[in-house]
Amino acid sequence: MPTDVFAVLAEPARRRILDELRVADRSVGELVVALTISQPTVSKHLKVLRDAGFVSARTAAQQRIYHVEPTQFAALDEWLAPYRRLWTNHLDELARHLDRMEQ
Amino acid sequence: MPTDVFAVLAEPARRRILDELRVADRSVGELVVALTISQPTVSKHLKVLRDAGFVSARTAAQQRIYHVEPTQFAALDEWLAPYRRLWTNHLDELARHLDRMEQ
DNA sequence: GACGTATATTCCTTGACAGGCATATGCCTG
DNA sequence: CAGGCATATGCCTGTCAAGGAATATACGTC
Repeated sequence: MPTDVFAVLAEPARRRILDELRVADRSVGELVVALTISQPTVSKHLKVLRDAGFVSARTAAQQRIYHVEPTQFAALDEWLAPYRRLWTNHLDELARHLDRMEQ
Repeated sequence: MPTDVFAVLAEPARRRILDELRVADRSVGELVVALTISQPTVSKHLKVLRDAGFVSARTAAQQRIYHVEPTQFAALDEWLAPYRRLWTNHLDELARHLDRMEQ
């Protein structure tokens, strides 16, 4: 996890790329068409996403087909996990609260 | 959700603040001590977190006690949801793969 | 091997944002 | 109401990253 996961996702264009790739693998050209962003800009964002481990690419002739790499999303999920308790598992929250009170 | 959730979390100092507040509510001064960041900087980050709905504060004499507000974390979780399938499927595939190898 | 397509990279400019410092505001105590 | 503490805000500057335009690289085709 060299690059900051959140910094990478902070860019809206990159999230749009991920949303697109989540549905299906895409070539750079397809992303350019789908997102109406210039090709160099898309390539640069893809580089950032690649370096951060969010996507990877396979070569098919002149094209590069990108696909989502789940690992970094799992990392984000892990970061979120301790906060998840705050809004989902109210019983856990209550239990911890009672634990504190018992001491 | 006026401000971008990811942009807010992109700042490491803000995540440290949230990690601190997740454990327990804290006054600004306590955060300054705990994180070794200047008071104005902490206050500015808290303002960003407040405006984005990540935290809120109650007034206690001269102090302001901050606490985590779960809503935005839930929003983040919702964003993550469709991607979650990606890596749970991935784990399933890995499991099947290992099953095959065992035979 | 020249050419066309697909993608990556470089250079440059511009805008946003973080941090330091100084200062303002709010609140309590004597 | 003066003075001190806790927090917020304003100003300034440096940094960094995004986007546009031009160009480089890789690959296939004729």
